[in-house]
Amino acid sequence: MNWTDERVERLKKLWAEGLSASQIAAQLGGVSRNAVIGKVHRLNLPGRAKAGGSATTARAPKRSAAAARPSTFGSRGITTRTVTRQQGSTMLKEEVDVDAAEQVSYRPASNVVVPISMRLGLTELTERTCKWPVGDPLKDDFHFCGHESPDASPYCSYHQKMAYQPVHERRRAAR
DNA sequence: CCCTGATTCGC
DNA sequence: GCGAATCAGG
Repeated sequence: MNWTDERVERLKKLWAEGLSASQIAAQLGGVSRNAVIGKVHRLNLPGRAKAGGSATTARAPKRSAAAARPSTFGSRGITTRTVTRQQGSTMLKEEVDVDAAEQVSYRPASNVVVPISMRLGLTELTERTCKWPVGDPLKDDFHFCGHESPDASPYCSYHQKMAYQPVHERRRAAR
């Protein structure tokens, strides 16, 4: 992977926005954080204030809320989730808090008609049924949406609009 | 151990 | 010029 003009421009932009080198590397893909840092220096871009940039100080937002997927399991509400992402050759795990505002944003608006689920059990799912979980997995009524999902989508057209991008698509996009 | 940027130096 | 290895730090 070479530093095309386009990639250099993205690097400059992201660096100026304050993203960390590893985050920029993840976005550009095909380069390590070392490569990013090395390039930053060669470009004579301004370094981070206060050398050493503590994780606390320099850490940019972990990921956009829109790209993150809260767990919808349980009426009790799970407020953290673990997401993994690849950084260079290492897989990173992150524990991400799901704040109240974000959880609310995943609830359908009151004027939206929520399709009544087909209440399928795990063993009743097929490649063409929506795999959106409904209810508390620890309770007997836990089930899946079960409506037909178009193409290879894991979710029906309604749940596809539930505002998040499935993990495998994020991975593909990051590549 | 997680992470950060900075530097070195063989390629 | 590039970036892995390393360093120094939170």
